[in-house]
Amino acid sequence: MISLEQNTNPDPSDFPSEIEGLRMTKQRREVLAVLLAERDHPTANDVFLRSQQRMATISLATVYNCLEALVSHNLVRQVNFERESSRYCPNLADHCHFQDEESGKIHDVVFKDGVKLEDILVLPQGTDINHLEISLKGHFGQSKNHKTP
Amino acid sequence: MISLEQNTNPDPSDFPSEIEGLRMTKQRREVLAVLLAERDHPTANDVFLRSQQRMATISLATVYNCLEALVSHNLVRQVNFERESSRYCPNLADHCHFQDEESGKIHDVVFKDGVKLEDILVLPQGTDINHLEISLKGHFGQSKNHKTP
DNA sequence: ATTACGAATTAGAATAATTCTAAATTTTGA
DNA sequence: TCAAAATTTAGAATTATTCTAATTCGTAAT
Repeated sequence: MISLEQNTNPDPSDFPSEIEGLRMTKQRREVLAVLLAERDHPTANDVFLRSQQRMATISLATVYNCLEALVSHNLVRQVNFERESSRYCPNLADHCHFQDEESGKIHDVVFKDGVKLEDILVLPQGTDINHLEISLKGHFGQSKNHKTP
Repeated sequence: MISLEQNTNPDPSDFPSEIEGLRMTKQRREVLAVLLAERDHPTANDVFLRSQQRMATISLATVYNCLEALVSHNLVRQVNFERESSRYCPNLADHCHFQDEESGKIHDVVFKDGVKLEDILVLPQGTDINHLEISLKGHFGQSKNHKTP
């Protein structure tokens, strides 16, 4: 299987014709490539503007359609902060998001090793979680081992 | 200090004239009373409809204004699920939210005793969290000790 | 190749939650 | 009591997203 890694600046035409049961059209390839190219968290409109640079004819509606297709096939995650417009993230590893209030930039935050949600929340037994979103806001600290791309 | 507890069905006129530095106008009292009266998580429009029953002249714009005033003075919390319309919650205790996908209803979920966020996330040192939102979705289980109001 | 079919794309209109504006009203405090 | 400030109000404006209907594309069968 092709690796959908970030910061790889992939050539969209290298993607296979189908991923996770989703037919990879020209536009979907382009949108996915845009998301993989940078590890920021662009809005649909940001993605549209970037996609346009390589594919002048793509429309905003198509970008919305592609994003929704990619999200529903678990190739991309949708990220929400309060009522701000949705952002998109190709990092599929278990993580959550921190928004630095100074810059507005969003950073991926991972859980410490071995932490599971059921370990920290009081949920009635039998509860089945399909979807989880953790959004943090505040001031970002600087640390030697945290990479700011 | 007056106790702003839920399910108390308070008489809005019992609220003091100022809470947490916020002048309690007639409309703000009404909106706060609506939120305290039930432990569901109404949208702005729900709050508007309920407020109207006791105060026929209140406007939707005012409800939005009041909610924003109450939220910014930490008398009420704003709750977001993806891009759905915001909901409001008068429970100020540390907790997060679970939406049952069958009913759409939102339930408060608390952390297990002694769990702190810094304990479970890998954050660069010096990071200062001002705001945290955890939203879960899935199927609600039934448990003997979980109260469904 | 050509054709036919379903899927995807497109432009633009529609929607809906929220915010804004400006006028009217209420409250405060001198 | 009066002026200034704050709040409320109705309705217009905004904006992210979704919808609609027409067109185009891709594929696979003839």
